[in-house]
Amino acid sequence: MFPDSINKLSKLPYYQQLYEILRQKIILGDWVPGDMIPPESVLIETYQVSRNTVRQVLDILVNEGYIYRQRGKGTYIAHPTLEQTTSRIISFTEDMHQRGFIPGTNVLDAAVIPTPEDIAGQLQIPLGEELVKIKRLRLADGEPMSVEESYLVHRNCPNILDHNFAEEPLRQILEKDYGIRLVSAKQVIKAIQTSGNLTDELKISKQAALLFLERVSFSQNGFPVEFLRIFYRADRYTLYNELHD
Amino acid sequence: MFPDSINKLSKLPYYQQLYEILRQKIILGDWVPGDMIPPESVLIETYQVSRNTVRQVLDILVNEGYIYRQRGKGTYIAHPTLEQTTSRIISFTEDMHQRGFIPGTNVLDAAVIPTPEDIAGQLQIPLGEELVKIKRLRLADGEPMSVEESYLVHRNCPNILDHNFAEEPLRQILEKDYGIRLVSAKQVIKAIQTSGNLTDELKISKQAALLFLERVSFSQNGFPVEFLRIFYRADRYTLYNELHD
DNA sequence: TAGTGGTCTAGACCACAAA
DNA sequence: TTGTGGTCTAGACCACTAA
Repeated sequence: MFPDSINKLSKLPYYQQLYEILRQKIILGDWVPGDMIPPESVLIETYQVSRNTVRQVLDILVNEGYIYRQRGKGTYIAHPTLEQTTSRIISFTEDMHQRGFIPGTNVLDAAVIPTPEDIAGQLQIPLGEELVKIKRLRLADGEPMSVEESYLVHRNCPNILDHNFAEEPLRQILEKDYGIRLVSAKQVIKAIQTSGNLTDELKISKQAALLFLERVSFSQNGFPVEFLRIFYRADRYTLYNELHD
Repeated sequence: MFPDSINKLSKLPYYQQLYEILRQKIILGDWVPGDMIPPESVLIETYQVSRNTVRQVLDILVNEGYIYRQRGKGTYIAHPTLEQTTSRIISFTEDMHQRGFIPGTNVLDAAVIPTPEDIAGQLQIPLGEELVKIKRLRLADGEPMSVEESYLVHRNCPNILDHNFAEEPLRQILEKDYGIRLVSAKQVIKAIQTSGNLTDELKISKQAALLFLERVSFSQNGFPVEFLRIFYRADRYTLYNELHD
């Protein structure tokens, strides 16, 4: 299991250890949205650190939207908001659940290809390099929602084509079999017209508008790992966003 | 001018006062990107507060992307990144400058209208209420970039139609004449097909795709103030976004 | 070696919510 | 009145950078 106390001999700062401890409790469902977490005084006792250190950790969790504080009352687990959907990396499955759909996947294509020029630059690899291309049709309540094209550097994930991409989430495969975690990403959002070849897959008209997204995802080591193109049906999919001053 | 010291008798916490002081120096260009700001020890001396208080302020500014720290070296003014464009409220003018265009504006319409049903809900006002509608064509390097429709509650800004919306930024008018600051917003991003009536204004074909955005902006008091629709030419405008785990 | 930011402590007083 | 989070202080030691 996950450690539940702070190792004072570790090189890791206390606050980072405590952060991981509390974060795991939230992620693993030990605490659920609406729950009050132990007051600062108890956390101080439990983990044998000062109030400033506890507050440093809680500040981070508040900033990340995991918890919220109410003066005089306590600190609570936050309810996931739509805001997080646009700034956190989430899977298609998770996204659809948040939107109240039942997700589904059909694999349209899975093959090894030579790197196209436009993708080579995005993934910072030479043109000769082999890529794995995985093309999937995504369904929501059984109806087409989007087409996704994933491109992975073959060298990073040999034999990945042995997996069934309709059943097993790609991120889970990368993490379990290759030790690669996708921790950050950059993406561009555009509106485009269908170029014709997706009309059948998405069940849309020849001229329909699509919400189009290109994303480069980076591993925990900071290297680009995946290039992703998503074509969303504009009549079914919208993005949501919160802004501040 | 803006106060440059902390009022220890004020009800405002020190850290909020110091935050405003430093933020103004950045915004007004007193410090420019790449500049090193005074070390914590100097800020402590200058403003007569403890190190924790100084660091509390710097933490906020780091979080908001205004500054970055380098251990052993110093704290520096950050260069604005594209990331801020999608999570901060910025004006069209500012946006175009960041993208390397020269902005321009033509006013297409400015009038008082009764509230349409769909907007009444967004602005949380009754159907009978009067709205000010301002429709503007936005240009980048002289070519059409987008059409914006702003809707304001007339009661909040009487006589606003006397202004020249091609010359004076709307946000500046609201702040100077009516004391209204737009501090947060929620928006939805979609892809749509032109409905025909914008083809002339945007110089696009009858079936072109548009990036479409609907935004509700809130004042410092938390009330919805403006409803905004923007129709971007999809061939000229894209959104950029960074994600994390 | 001197100066910077990074982490941590122990203690204080305040403001707010609920009993 | 009690317990919660909000703000603040003074001091300490460490890790990194540059001279």
